[in-house]
Amino acid sequence: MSTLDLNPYLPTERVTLFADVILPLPLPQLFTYRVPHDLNDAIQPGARAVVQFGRRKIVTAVVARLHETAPSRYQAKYILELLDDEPLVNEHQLRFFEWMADYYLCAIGEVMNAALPSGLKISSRSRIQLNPDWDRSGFDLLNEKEGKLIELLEEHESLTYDEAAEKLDVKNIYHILKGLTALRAIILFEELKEKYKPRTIKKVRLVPHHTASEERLQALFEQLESNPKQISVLLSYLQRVPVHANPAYNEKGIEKSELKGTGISASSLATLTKNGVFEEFEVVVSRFPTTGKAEKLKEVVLTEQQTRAREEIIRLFQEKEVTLLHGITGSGKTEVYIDLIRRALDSGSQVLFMLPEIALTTQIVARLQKVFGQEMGIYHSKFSDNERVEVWQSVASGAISFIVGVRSAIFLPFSNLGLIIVDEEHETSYKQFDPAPRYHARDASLVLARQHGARVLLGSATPSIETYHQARTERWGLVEMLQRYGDAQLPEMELADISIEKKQKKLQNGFGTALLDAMRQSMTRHEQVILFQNRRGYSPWLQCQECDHVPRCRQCDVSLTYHQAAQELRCHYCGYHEDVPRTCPECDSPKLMAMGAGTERIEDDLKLLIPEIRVQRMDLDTTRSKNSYQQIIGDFEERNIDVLVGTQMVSKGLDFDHVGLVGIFDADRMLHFPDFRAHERTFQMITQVSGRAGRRDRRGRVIIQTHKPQQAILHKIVQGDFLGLYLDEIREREGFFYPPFAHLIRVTTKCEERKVAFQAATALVNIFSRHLGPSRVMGPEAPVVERIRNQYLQDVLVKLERGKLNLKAVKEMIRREIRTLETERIYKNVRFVVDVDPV
DNA sequence: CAAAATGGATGC
DNA sequence: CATCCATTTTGA
Repeated sequence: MSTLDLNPYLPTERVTLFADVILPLPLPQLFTYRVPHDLNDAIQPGARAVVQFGRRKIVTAVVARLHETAPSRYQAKYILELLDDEPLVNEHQLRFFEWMADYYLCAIGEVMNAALPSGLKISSRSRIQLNPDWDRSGFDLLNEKEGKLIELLEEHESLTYDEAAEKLDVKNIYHILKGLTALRAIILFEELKEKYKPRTIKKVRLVPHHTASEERLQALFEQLESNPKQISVLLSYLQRVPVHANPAYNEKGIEKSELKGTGISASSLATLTKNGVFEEFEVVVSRFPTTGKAEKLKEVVLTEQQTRAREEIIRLFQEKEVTLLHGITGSGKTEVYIDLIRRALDSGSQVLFMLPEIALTTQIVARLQKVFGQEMGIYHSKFSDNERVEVWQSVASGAISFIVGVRSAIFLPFSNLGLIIVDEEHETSYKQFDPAPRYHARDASLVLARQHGARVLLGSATPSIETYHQARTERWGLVEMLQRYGDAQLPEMELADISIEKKQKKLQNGFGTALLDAMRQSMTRHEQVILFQNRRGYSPWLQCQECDHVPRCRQCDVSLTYHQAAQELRCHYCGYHEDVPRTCPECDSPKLMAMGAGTERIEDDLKLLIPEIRVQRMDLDTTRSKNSYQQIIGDFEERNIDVLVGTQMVSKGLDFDHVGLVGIFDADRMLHFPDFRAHERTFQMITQVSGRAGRRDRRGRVIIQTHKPQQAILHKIVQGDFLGLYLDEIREREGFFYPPFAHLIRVTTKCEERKVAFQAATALVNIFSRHLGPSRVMGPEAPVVERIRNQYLQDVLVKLERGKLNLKAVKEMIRREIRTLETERIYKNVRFVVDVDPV
């Protein structure tokens, strides 16, 4: 100390640092805390700090910046604890968080919440506990609710506020707690939620004393002479850990379970440990298998088309930040990806490969893993939190440079990205709906790439209109691969007009003759079939044949879907479910009929129509458990299944060798969806699922059932005329000012009272119109489902044509005006949800 | 009248 | 978002 004080180069006065931190809450601003002097040297922006927020809440914050300016209007609280010596969130990320909060009109805390795996966040929850020192004789003085709470606490060790409020059936528990705290009958405390726990294994080794020399080891044997079982433990250990060959081996020891697995006596081992012969210790291990090295690669040999694509991409990367690889299904995009990933990794930079949620468990990941093995990390929502923390850490430490992941992988702590690949870039699962930040990972990846000076490759067989537009107009690069790999031909697509059969009542449960015949033909040829219907459950609604009553959800404005297997009526919006009524709840008639068809019904009907057929369904309901998805895919691959009936799930990332036929059960439903992207979506979905038909030597067949075969869009689909679709769409969108010609910002008002939701939306329309002119503001308009979870919804859509406006200023205006409305009394129960670039 | 519910401000 | 205080409402 004193010697340091004499150093003339060190300042004699200590500086007081303040940290502006990001709190994991939807609050618009940063909060300033005071840094304890002893943390001055260690604290850095990006590190996590534990702080007290409010009177009792303890939360993990991330330091956004450090400075020496004491806040003038309040006394800053001290940071309680610093969790990281090295920044957990690097500078790229902090900037990225800020950009995202700005662009998507949300709080930076919300971005942080989405970014950090919860294992890296500590937050506290208030709990109530009985004060053990409390004298129970005071019990009689308590009122009824207070007494009841005490009794509850005598049964349960502790309760959260919510639990207590629920059990006491009161809305505001606070007064009761306040009274009881004053009497010192209860204690309120903060429970820290568990954070990341490394996985450890138990190992044993000899106490080093015994391995110091041959003699000592010999002495040990003599010492144990009279205990043959203990000797055998020792021998077993030495057999596996050749200490005599090299005493250093002892240090690493052996897994306790492995030693036990050799058939030795567990109790003898325990005794030896107790007597100081063996010692136990723990080591931290990764949750990811360290074995299973990558197959030593046969060099990936690219076809001519693939080589050309790769060369073009590399050339385009020189001048363009973004390139679109438009490659039809089966053209072999993956090989091109692999080649580019390899190059990027070899040049020392990091690579992020993004996939839509649903495709991640599939073949492409297996393929990449085969090639990259341990070099590759996977980031996926089905991973446990601990696993995600480990991926985070290995990216941060540089142990892993290549990540395959879903949209949230964009938040990993990359420091040196060279390449981002967004596969199936048109997929809507890249957009987060709820909660905020409602970001689009494809769009955000462009910003991230720019920060790192990285390149972005977007890949798709059916690019989104927006992306294709950027490429066609040469803002981005465009590389096309329009031939299928090898000799494989594109499937033969045909439209099956079912309107006539419908009129003649010849439809068999929605199956037209064409589709049924084709399926039967496939059976005789021993080819498999995929049947696509984008609607799960048995039937989307029940209807009474006497009075036309349709059971609806109490909380949402939708009919309840009939799930036969579960024997339930379910709401697909709020999760509400009830038993299937035997008779009509209105008129008591038993004639409740299942209307429309979901995957479950199609599966059922098929079994009746073609009795010998083996059908399996693949949708959310059949893939809930952890391995069921893989199981179904596996069964299909092994041809234990003839027909796979499914929702979108069957269209993603699967390659099967024996699918001869793909059936689109109902194309009209998709086309008539009230959304400006309905045609685009239908094209994408049908093309994607059609890509599963026909491989190798045999040309596949696709049958699209429709009531209106004359629709132009259907012909584009049949001809695979993506350019035609693009040109049609782009004309339409230019005319009506839709993306890519305009930016959309949708504000949804939510309120229990329909009228208030409408009023609030109307107010927004008026205000926005005043700022932007009425032509840029649309609504209020009720969304397709007007009420969800008892909240009425109204949409306001702001359209901002490209180029002419200062987007940032407009967004600021929107933020400000919403804030103003939120503070108005009449709108106190209204929630305003902003969605920038809604999909 | 006290207890309970509601409203609204505030957090550093 | 959670908390907490002020205020109004409720009800025995």
